Amino acid sequence: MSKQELSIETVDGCCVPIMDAALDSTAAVEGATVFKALADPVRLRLMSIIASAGAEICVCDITPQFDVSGPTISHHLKVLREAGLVDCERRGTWVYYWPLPERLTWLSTLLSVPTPATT
Amino acid sequence: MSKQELSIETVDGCCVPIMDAALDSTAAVEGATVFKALADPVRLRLMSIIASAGAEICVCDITPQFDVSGPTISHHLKVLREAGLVDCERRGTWVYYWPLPERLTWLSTLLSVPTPATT
DNA sequence: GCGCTGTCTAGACGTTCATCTAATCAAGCA
DNA sequence: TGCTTGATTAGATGAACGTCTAGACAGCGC
Repeated sequence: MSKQELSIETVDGCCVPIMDAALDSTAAVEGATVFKALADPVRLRLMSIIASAGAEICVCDITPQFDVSGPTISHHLKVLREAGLVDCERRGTWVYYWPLPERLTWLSTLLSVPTPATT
Repeated sequence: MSKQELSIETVDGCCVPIMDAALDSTAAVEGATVFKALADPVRLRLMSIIASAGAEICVCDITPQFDVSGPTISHHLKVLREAGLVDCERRGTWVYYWPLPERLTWLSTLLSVPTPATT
């Protein structure tokens, strides 16, 4: 269950803040893919719930917090998984998810403002 | 030309890193709107070009760097503008754009990993 | 005024996305 | 084995999105 389709290695070339240097087309495509994973209210809240849980969290504890159906949650979790933002493991009847902080760190670095020296 | 539709004030409630606390629905909607603005390769590259320019940059210097039409660039710039990521001003014949780093800082904070203490 | 250049707006069109229901798969238990 | 619960996959549908062409607007120079 560890199928990440975007590895951090493939995009290490754009780990420079965008205020430092412009991204090339390839980096932009890969970066946009990750942002797209967070560009939905349900997924962004899913990500924050999983990330702030402090430990792995069961799908059965996540689904009741949303107004959408189970399959929809499952779909969104898959998108987050394919973006390399979370990973999961089935343990018995339940499936547990946890965050992959490296990806968050990478995004945070990409968007960071190095020197806020206002002119 | 300073119509930001999302002010930073309206979303200050979610300036806590998502690893610290889960977002509520409202914050998730507003956050997702900003991420959506960066969730397209053209817009992400636009943002990086404007942000890394060091100063304001003319649309006429931006458009030639892309393979899409002028109106398409104009459309994407409008999305970035409405997300509060850039602002612009017409000066004579040309229109100049510059980044609004506060928004980038806000996103970066949202995604930051407070204590990378790996278990 | 008139034409030229740069940019944006309007509308159309094809694609992608979010969501649902129904069906399937996985695991536990009587 | 068969039933029950939890989660995912498959397929369909309506909305949103990215792009284009055509047209409009703003400013400059003759």
